[in-house]
This record gives sequence, C-alpha cells and structure tokens, in this order.
Amino acid sequence: MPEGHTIHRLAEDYATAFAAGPAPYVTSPQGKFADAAALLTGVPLTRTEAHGKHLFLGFGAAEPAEWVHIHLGLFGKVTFGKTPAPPPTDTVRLRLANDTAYVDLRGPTTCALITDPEKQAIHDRLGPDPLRPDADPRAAYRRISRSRSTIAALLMDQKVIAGVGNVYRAEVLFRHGIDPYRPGRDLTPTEWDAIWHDLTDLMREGVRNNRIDTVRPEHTPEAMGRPPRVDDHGGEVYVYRRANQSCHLCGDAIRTADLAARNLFWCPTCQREP
DNA sequence: TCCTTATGTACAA
DNA sequence: TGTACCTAAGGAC
Repeated sequence: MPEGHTIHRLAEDYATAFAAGPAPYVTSPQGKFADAAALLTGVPLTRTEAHGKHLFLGFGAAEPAEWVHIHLGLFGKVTFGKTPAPPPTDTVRLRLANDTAYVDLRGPTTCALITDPEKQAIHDRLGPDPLRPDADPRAAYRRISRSRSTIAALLMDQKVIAGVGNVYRAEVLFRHGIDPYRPGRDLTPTEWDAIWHDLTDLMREGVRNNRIDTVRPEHTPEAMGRPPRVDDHGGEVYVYRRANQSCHLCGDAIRTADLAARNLFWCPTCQREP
C-alpha cells in the first residue's frame, strides 16, 4: 500500500503491462473520470513516472503533453490482472485493458488529466525523492536544519522529502536511534546523511519486494533465537503498529502517540537522546 | 449490520 | 486543529 516505494513500483508495472503493447482501452466504470477515459482510449501509453507518492501516466507522443495524474491517498488501490478482465465493480475509477492485461484503480484521492506545465508544478512543490536519480538530499537538509518542527513531522512533509510515509518514518527513526520529537534543526549533517542513504536502500528494496521490510538481518527472530513473527501489514518492522509490544532490541514497551493526526510509534529506550 | 481503522492530503477556521 | 474525501477489511454485535 501507498508509500513512495508502492508508487514507483506501480510506474514500473503500468509500463510493463501497457507501454510496449497496443494502446489500451480506457474506461471509468465509477464515472468520475469517464470524459477523460473516452479521450484516452486508443492513445498509446508512452511513459510512466513517479515522484514521491504521485504517479504520472503519459499518453501520446514520445514527449507526452498530457498526463494522467494519480494519487492514491490513504485508501487508493491498484490491481493488475490478465485478460479477460472481470466485469468491473462500480468503484473502479480507471481501468486500462489491452489484449493481454488489465489494471483497475480504486479509491484514489486524485485521478485527473493534466498538462505538462501542471505536472511540472507538482514536481516543483515536492521535495527530493530518495527513489529518483535527480534527488538532492541537501535540499531536504536545508529545510530540516532551519526548522523547529520535530523530525517526525518533517519526514512526513512532502515538501521536505517526497515519498516517506508513516511506516518508513517510524522505522528509519528507530534504525538511527533518533527521538521522533527532536527538532529538525538539532539534526546533524552526518545524521541526515545516514538517514537519507538508509531510506534510499530501504525504499529500493521496497520497490523490489513490493512491501516494507526494515529489520536488519542480525535482528530477525531467527538470528536472535526467538519464535518467528508476522506483522499484519505484510513486512518485518521494528516499531510500526507495535504499540505496547516489546522492542525487538531492548524489550521495552513500544510507545504510540498522535502527531499531526497520524499514529507515531517509537521505542523510548532505543530512541532516547544522548 | 454497524463501527473502526488505515501506509494521505487539502482546506477552513 | 478539525474535518472532509475516497474504499475495503476486520471485529464487535
């Protein structure tokens, strides 16, 4: 589900299924995208791109002038399948289908036809994305190092860094032993450098595996001689959604709190300030 | 069958 | 800070 790794994976999967073959048949059974779908049917999908949690599908010429802009929000889901596609349910906002494959989009916050300048404006308001080759981590640090906001809030701010969500935020702060309430301006350049590169590695692995795993090999249950565990969101993590359970490293109870209307998770012992 | 929850964001006050 | 929006799954009845 949708943090940045999911969106980059979707960009790859849309391209694999539709960019090489014939132009897809485009429909919007749910109706909200019906006009645009009619315009796009028969136009080849030529490029796909992700920046943070934003997905762009480029239709038409090699340098598309028009893009489908998709943001999954909290609930959005994408499902791929082989043809014949089943009859769409009435919540399918966007379906692409060709001779071999179909893909359904449900529940997105955004699904809109935009121009190239409008797409550029979205890139301009997003921070660097650890999964993009053009990303400059110094741009993120400039904002962090000047901010009195907590590092937990800053990591979720897409203008600061694009693609990190609630899981990667909680997990990367744990992996670096940083108190989520520390003000951004107290983060050293060395700490930021380590966090950025760790996010790059973790999120690349997330794209490969289509899930979030953050537990280091030496901390797996097998390595620590403990019974295997299953986290109910599909990956192996240290603190995310583990409130009141014991920390895999120190055994202390994982804490949770509301921060800007999102659930924050951390270990008060492993993430104590020096 | 209803209620809660969720890996997100935008806008109003 | 609160609320609205989009959907589906799981748990309490």
